[in-house]
Amino acid sequence: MLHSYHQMIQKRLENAVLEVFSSSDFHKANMRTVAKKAEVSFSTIYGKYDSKEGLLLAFVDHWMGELTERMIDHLQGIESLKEKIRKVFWIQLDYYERNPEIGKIIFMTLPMKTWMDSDAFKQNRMFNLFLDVLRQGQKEGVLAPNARTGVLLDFIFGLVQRSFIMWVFRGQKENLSGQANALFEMVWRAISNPDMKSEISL
Amino acid sequence: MLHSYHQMIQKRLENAVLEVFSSSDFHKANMRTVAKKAEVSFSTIYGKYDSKEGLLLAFVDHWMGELTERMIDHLQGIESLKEKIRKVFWIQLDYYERNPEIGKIIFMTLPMKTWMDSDAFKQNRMFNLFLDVLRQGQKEGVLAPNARTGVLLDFIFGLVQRSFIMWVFRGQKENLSGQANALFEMVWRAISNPDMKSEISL
Amino acid sequence: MLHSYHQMIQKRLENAVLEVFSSSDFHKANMRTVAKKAEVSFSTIYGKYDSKEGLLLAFVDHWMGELTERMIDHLQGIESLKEKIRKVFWIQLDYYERNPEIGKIIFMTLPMKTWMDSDAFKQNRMFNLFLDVLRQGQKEGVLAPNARTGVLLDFIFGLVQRSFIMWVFRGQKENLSGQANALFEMVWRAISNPDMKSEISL
Amino acid sequence: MLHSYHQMIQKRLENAVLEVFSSSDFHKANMRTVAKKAEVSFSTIYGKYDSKEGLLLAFVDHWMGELTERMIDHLQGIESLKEKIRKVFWIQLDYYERNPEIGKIIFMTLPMKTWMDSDAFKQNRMFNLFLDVLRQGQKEGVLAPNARTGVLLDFIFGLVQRSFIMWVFRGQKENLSGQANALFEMVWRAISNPDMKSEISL
DNA sequence: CATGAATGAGGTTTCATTCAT
DNA sequence: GATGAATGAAACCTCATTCAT
Repeated sequence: MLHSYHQMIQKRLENAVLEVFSSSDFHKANMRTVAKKAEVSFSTIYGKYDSKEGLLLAFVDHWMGELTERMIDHLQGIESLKEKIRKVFWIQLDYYERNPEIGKIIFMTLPMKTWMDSDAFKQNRMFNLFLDVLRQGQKEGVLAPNARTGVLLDFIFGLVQRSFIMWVFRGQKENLSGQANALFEMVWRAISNPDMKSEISL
Repeated sequence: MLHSYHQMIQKRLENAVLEVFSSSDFHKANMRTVAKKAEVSFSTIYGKYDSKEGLLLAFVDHWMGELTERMIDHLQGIESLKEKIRKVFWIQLDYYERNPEIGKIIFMTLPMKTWMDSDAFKQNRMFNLFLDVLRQGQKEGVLAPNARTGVLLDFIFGLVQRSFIMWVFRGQKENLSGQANALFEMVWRAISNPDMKSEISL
Repeated sequence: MLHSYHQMIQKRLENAVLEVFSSSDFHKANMRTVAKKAEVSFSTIYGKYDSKEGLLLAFVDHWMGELTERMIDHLQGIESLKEKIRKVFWIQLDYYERNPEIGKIIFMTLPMKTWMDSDAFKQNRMFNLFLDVLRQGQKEGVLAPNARTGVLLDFIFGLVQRSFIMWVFRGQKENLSGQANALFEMVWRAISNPDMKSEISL
Repeated sequence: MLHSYHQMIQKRLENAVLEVFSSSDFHKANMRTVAKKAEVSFSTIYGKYDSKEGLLLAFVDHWMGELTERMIDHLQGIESLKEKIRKVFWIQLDYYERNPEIGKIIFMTLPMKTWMDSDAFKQNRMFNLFLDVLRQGQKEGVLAPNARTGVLLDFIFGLVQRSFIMWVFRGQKENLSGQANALFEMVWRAISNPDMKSEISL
């Protein structure tokens, strides 16, 4: 309540950022347009954020946090590792399908280098959370034990990103999260421990 | 011979573009710096290319062509579909490892939206070439027959991109193409027809 | 007071324009130099004015307005038509002598064609003001009644321009407005009604 | 004959210069257009002339020479000083009326400062020729003896320039040289020795 | 803080002029 | 020399960012 005014501005800014940065490449996105759409003045923006980059990165960080929360929430009560991973996979496709602007920003317009250099990227809770799951799977022998854990993650995230981008490229017509299961089964074949095939298929 | 001067300019420009665009995000890359590094005048660049974007996209197109040539060349004389795909996988990791600037540009600094909107992207020979290989594999029953062919491609290219980016993130220390085989075996498990497992492993 | 900052910029710009455009031909005058001398940023100039031409024309218009004000002011309370015209003649020589940069700009560096095409030229209050005086003189029979009124004006303005230019050419050493009377007496002989000579000389 | 090729190029260049520089202010006139219209290459132009300015000044000098020749020619056999001056006045209006492009260039688009700084301007034969006539008139007592001779010249040339410019401004509709006599009679009243009025009118 | 003007940087364009062929 | 590309300078334009009010 106390911060309602502040929060309203944040909300308006978020919408403006979503709209502007998802529809143009970063260098074509225009701060004046952001300010206008958010009905906020320059000094308000520059009072809270360093720069155009800072503004976008802050929201990206926020959205990643949101997605992580959702992931943690959904993983509760799932025991099977396979199901956990399936869930993680589905959650992402579902999130980006319902928030295509966020997907476009994260996978298509964010200036990568700056993002990778930022602490937000390095301390990405989602990756660490997920790495833990994968590591556990390797320890249990369910996942390919010889691969560097990061590789397993690369399989999953690489496919999520690529799937999203191509979905956009094809015009966002199909149901993206609906493909999650089929895609996941492929991923699972890739990352699961081949020597335990029989067990897993049980 | 006839075009030696022109070619020299192209070469110098290419090097400058590689250097400048691989080390900064697109919006931070500076055309004046490109001109200076290439020892080419500003107007020469704008005489040949529309814009900053046009310059970068033209070279990206050129590099993709180069990679495609290399791919076609290497696929000659390989019969086994599995070996073909293994090769395609390896060729890419090898190319980007030996030309990390190109990888950085393609996977990290290129303004995606504009690229995807360009004809160059839509008519990407490499993708079409590879889609043909995959389609053939599906017809022969070696690859998962029910998946949309594009999905198989997404699987492979998603992993290439992600592997490259993470390799850069980790400091480009390891041998990237050296991981090709291990990665490929996982990919293969993912995309090959599960019902033909035994045959394939022969 | 309210606009002090804006006015200060205008003043600094005016001085820079005077200095730069009076000392080089238009095509050699440099906008960067103008900006630097005015201690105003480049974009501020282009925010206020269309172009190099627009900048110069705006100030020319301003100066012409200033000269016109001065003329109107000085004509107050003079009854004799001859004295009015003498005054108009003197005012101009005096103004350009005291503002030689303005004279140089108007008579020597202004791109004529563009100026003549501009509304400012067509609606030049000074000419219209003066044409009225001359018309009245013709009606009263004091001035040559058969000549197109514009011709009388051409005598005066032609001589003012030519006198100024030659004064500059000779090094601006003599006293220009001091010649006003002698010059005017010639002009007067040219434009006054020859049939009324005796009366006029009274 | 020997120089026929050279002369043809000169002629084509002259026409191109006339067309291009009379229809735009100097800074808008385009060397590429000049070269194209003259069907001449850049190096041909720059082989013969320093620069854009040099090119224009050379032709201006040429045209002034032409006008001077014509003037000398026409003055032959005229004894009366009044008639000489009338002729000089008429010749100019006639020349510029028949060559309005030249008039526009000389009076409207030539960068004045550079022209005045050039030797061509300082050694202008036409002015010197005419100054001699005027000086003689003063010696004979026919022209106002107290005025600096230059002033008489300024009177005449000022009016020629102003008349031409205004003629252009009004759309070049009337007959310019046809006004020469009326204008001259006014000029004559201005510059002739008032004390000798009766004699002169004889 | 809000507002909108000013700033500075750098993208883009247009030449005059020079240079390689 | 002719030609057309390359050069360099400077006009012009569009922002991100800062600053005066």
